[in-house]
Parts: sequence; structure tokens; C-alpha cells
Amino acid sequence: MLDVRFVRENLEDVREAMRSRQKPWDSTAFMTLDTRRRTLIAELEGLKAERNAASKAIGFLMRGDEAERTKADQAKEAVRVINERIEALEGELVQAEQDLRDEVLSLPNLPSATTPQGVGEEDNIEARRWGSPRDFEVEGFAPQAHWDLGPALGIIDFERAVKLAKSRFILLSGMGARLERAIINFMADTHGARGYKEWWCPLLGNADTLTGTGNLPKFEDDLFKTTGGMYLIPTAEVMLTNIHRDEVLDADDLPLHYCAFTPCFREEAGSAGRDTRGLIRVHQFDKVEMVKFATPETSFDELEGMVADAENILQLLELPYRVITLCTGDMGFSATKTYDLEVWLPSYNGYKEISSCSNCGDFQARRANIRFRDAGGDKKPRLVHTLNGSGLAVGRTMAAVIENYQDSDGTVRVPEVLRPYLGGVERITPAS
RNA sequence: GGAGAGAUGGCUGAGCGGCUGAAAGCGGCGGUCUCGAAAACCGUUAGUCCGGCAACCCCGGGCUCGGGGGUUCAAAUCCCCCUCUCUCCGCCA
Repeated sequence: MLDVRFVRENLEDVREAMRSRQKPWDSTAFMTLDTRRRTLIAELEGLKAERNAASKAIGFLMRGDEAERTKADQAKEAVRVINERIEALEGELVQAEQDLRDEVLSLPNLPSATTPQGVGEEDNIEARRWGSPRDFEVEGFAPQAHWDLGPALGIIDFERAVKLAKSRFILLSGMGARLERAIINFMADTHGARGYKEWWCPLLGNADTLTGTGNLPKFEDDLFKTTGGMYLIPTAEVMLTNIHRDEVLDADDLPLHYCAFTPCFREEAGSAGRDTRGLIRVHQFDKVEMVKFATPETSFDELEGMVADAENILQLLELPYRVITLCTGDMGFSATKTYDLEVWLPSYNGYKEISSCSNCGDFQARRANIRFRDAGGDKKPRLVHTLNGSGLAVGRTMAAVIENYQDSDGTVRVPEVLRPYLGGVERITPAS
């Protein structure tokens, strides 16, 4: 959520930012509501001040003699009249504040100055590449897609997953299931060794939690909802970020580096027809997530560090990837700056997103009321900056491993770093 | 699921219709002392919104004692509903 005062005082900048996000914004409703709200407040507070003074006077009169108590009765009647006006105005104010809040909650974050301008995906900027894709032509065979290779090896069962749930759900068996666990543990352990505190968290959250990270109210259609009004988390970011909701952190403790493994649930409404095959776009997938809480002074440096931590996983797995700086038109709702990591997938003959690392600035912190107090002690609490990044999406990592490590005989070599997690197994074969 | 107790500032905890935005302690900050530190002592220390102001200083005002509603001239204090926590019983992986 943007700061209402900031929006009011920087209207043109905010409009320009929304244009750069390809989300043009008509500010007249905001201005009307904002002015109305402040006018009502001014009037209302004047009346309340009057009432408070009168009530105090009544308190003294009540302890006086007969004549004074009569005066008190008259004063009570006067306050009753004031109260009627207060009640009427209060109703209007509640409505105005709700309308203004709805307006501001639906505004996305402002892109940072270093975010490239652009209208869409095609304007994203490649920051760097690491590794080079295998040349299967030279090796003399055509690589198979993981959605063919997985079932052939007996490690992914797409058809039964549909029977058990519905399309876009996954069933893993044997080495497939073990590989999933191995990847999860490898990622969590690696981040842990780099200073990320690991958490284990609920997979359902309440409305306040989902609002804190920006998933509600605007993106409710993307979430699975229970009849009890809870939501399945679309990412552990939701839980990790809300851990400190309504808290005042100690500046000395910052930055905080957290990570968590969770399944992630997404309705994927509006994605019909996109990435329909395989592990790439599903309703339930595993992810190891990184979240940071940082001071405004360090958050952009922390973002670079987080990207490096995500890259570290891909480098250890020896999977070729590239880093993309998202442009203003392609960036997510809560982010002020985002890097995507894209892993090489032979089946796509291209790079496919496997991680997204964002600095959300104070956007989520304002919604979730997460603040910190400077060491000075006498200073007022300030909003922290929150960051989040995938480290990494496990299903897509599995797809990348299967495809990039396959051999001509249809078996898959196990990356060195995963072998300790698989009891030393070096190769996945139909028999394994 | 049944019965009872509770929810107060960064934390612990008093208050139980008006002079209480809130005692006390801890923690934090500033100071005295000290070569320095500790201890001791003194002082200070909630957040947010609206208005004034060049101003995140300051001044005036509003709101906030889990959340929502009610009674009253006046509610942290009384009443109702909800949420959560604790204790006991039942059930259960």
C-alpha cells in the first residue's frame, strides 16, 4: 500500500508510475475521497473537543450543590445535541475512509528508479548469463521433454494425478518422490548455511495475512479458499513476511534473513492454455522461499545478495541460467524492483522462470504494519523494507534437472550435490 | 466438544465510571560518578491521525488499554457479541 500522504503530495509522479506499469490511473476519485475524508475529520474533531470539554465540566458540576447540578443537567442536554451531529458525521467518515482505503489498496507499488522502463516481457533486460546449454546435436540425440521422460522413467505420473485431484496436479513416485525431497533439503540446507533462519509454517492463512503481502483484496481469484474463510498460501512469502506483522523490530536485529519450504497453491485462474504440459504450471508445487527484513538504507543491497543466493543454488546444480531485470510493465504488484532467474529448459529451447526476487520497499510493511526502531531509542519507529525470492521453485528445478541431465539412453544423471540426499544414487533409470 | 480464568505501552504488571494515555518494575536513551566499564543515583521514554508551520523539531486537537457493538453528559473500567490465550475434563495423530 502506498502512503496516502505521499500520493496526495506527489500526484503526478504516482500517475506517471502507474502509466509506466501499464496501469493508467485516474486520480480524481482519490482526490475527492481524500479531501472529503479530511474535511469530515476536521469537523468531527472540533465537535469531539467540544464534547470532551463539556463532559469534564459536568463532572465538576455533579459534585456541587443543587444549583450546580441543575446546570449539569442543562449541559447534558447540550452534549446530547452535539452527539447527534457526531453520530451522523461519523457514518459518513467511515464510508469515506473505507472507499479511500479500497482505492489505495488497489494501487501497485512504485517502481524503483533503477527499474527499466518498458511495456511488457519483451522489454525486460538481461543482466547476465551463467553456464552454457548442452549442444544435444553434437551429442547426437534429441533431448526429451520432462513430461515424456518423467513418465517413461516411472517417476512422474500425470494421469493418476488427474484422477486423484484434477488437471495441473502432480503425482511423483519412487525416485521422483525422493528427488523432490532431495532438492528441497538441498536448497533449505544451502540457504541455512548462508545465514537464513529456517521456518516451518501454516499452509492456510487468514484474510489479514493475505492482505499484508498484497494478495488480497485484488488477487483473491488466484487463491484457493476454504469454506471457513481461510486461504491456502500461494507462497511461503505470505507467512514469512507476516511473521512480524504488527510488530516493532529492533534495528540491531536487522537485516533478518528467513527461509522456509512449503507447498504452494495457486488457482492459476486465467492461465488456461499456458504451459499446460509437465511440471511447469500447476496448482500445487513445492518451493523454498527466502524473505528478508531490512532497513530502507540497505534493502537494495540485500536484494542483490538474495539474487546471488538464488543463483548459488543453480550454480551448485550446474544448471545454465540467466538473470533478468524486470521492466516497469512486467513487474508484480508489490515489488519496486524485481530480478527473475530463468533456467535453461531444452524442451522450451529457451530459458524459463525458476525464481523471482523482489524488493517490496515499504509497500508490504505499511499494509502489514511492520516497523523497526533505530538504535537511538528516542527515534520514532519506521517501516521496514521487505524482500522475497524463490530459492527456488522445486518442481521447475526437477524439470530442469531431468531435462538437462538426461542421456541418450533415457536415463538421468543425478547432480553431484544431490547425491548425498539420495543415498549416493548417481543415476535415475526405469529400474531405480 | 464441555467448564472456568484472562487479553493494558518495547516487555512484565496495577487500575475496575470523571483530575488515568494510564502506577510500579524491567528494558531503552541522556546525565552524575569512573582512566574506562559495571554498580549506584538523577532525569527521560507509547503509537497514530487531523490542523498550524519551511519542518520527521514544536504547538493545538482527535483516536487508541484484543476486535466490534451498546449504556452514559463521560468507559481501560458497566452490558452484549466475536477472536485469541491459559487451566481442568473429554476426544484424538
